[in-house]
Amino acid sequence: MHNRMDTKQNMDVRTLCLGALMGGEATGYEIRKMFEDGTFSHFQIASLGSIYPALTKLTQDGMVTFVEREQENRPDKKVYQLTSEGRRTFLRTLLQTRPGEDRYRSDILFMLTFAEELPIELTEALIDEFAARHEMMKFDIDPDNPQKDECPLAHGRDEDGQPTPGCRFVAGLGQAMCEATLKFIRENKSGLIEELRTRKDRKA
Amino acid sequence: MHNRMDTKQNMDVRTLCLGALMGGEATGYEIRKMFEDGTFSHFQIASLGSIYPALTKLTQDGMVTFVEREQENRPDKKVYQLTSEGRRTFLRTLLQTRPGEDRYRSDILFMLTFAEELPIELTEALIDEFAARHEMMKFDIDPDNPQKDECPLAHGRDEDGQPTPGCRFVAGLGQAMCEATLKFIRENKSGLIEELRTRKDRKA
DNA sequence: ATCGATATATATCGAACTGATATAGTCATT
DNA sequence: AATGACTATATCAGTTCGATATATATCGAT
Repeated sequence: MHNRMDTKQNMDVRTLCLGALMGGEATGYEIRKMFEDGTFSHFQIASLGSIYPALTKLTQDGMVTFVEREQENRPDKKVYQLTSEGRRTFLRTLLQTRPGEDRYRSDILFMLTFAEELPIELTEALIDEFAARHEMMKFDIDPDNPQKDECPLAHGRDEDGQPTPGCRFVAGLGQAMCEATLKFIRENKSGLIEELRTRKDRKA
Repeated sequence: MHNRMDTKQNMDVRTLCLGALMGGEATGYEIRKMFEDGTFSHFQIASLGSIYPALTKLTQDGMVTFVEREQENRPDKKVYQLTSEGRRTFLRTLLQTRPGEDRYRSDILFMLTFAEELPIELTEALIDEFAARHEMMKFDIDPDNPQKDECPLAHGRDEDGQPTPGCRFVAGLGQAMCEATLKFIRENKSGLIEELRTRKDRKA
């Protein structure tokens, strides 16, 4: 866990796992869910293929420990927990790190860039799909979403079970972005479709 | 270039390069700039380390051709151009592809999630940095931005040199997202900082 | 004048990560 | 009884990133 203050790299999966465990114990499977559906889902990604090796490495380095927990009617779990060393290292990393660039990747927006070369129905479908995904995301982000209360994955809760201010802020920002996206689509979709139609007519 | 209709993968660099060349000829270096600063910068990424091998592969597959162009006071260029096969393949890919999930990655938002564990000055600095980056991005995205007229990289222009409707739509969406982000920060930053301060006082 | 930084331009490579797959059991639906 | 979905860990091939090397030129600062 060396210093990366100088680089432009994004946080590696080991650091992300430490962060995920700041909210309490969790299995590798549960950590993935935090990035897939949970607290971190709209602004960080990590797959199982990187999480499990990361947890192994972190165990070797003394950053986390685990206990194997037998379950009825379920495969055994390895429940991981931060060591005080791990906690210290994570917070030190946050203090020392120049945060990497934000990166947003969207196949749909890339494809829409070529709208003029596509059938208009496809363009419409792409925009609708984009809107649907953001509608879903807006819903998923909500920290007060009743769904989330059931699962133990939601990190960033204080003693009262309330989301911490930081989490609330980040969630609110995510929702604002989703809403802006949806608003833009409501206001501009039909205009784009019309323009594409006129252009196609002019060509023909 | 096989069918990936069934998978959830994002577009590979080869496909992105074909798309970049839809706007006309370009060198590998120029393609990277499209993803770094140019048209695609806010929603796709590709690095030189993947672009050059991709162009080599595309040449082997007959999707692109290149001419070596000598330059005065500059290293030689390899100027790539789509073949009709490449153009057809790209458009077929767009038609056949189920677009991969959008993915947004932000170290800053991840860090802000732990605001309670950080010094308040760092939290403030992170938010300011986030705002500054989005301010910059909002400016960079503008397809009518005078800066862009100089460089030949801006794809998605029709015969009149005007951005195509698709590009305009995607750019507008990007700007709307930036604006929403900035608005949210304006309206919520001081509230967060205050809340963090009160909590810290209560602990002490 | 020379130094360091930045820009143009291509190429390569180790390290990291993704997505797929394997294994294995449960549960609900068809 | 079969298919698919969920819990759970593990591994690996293929892809991509970030760093670095090489070579040349410009430009501001010392």
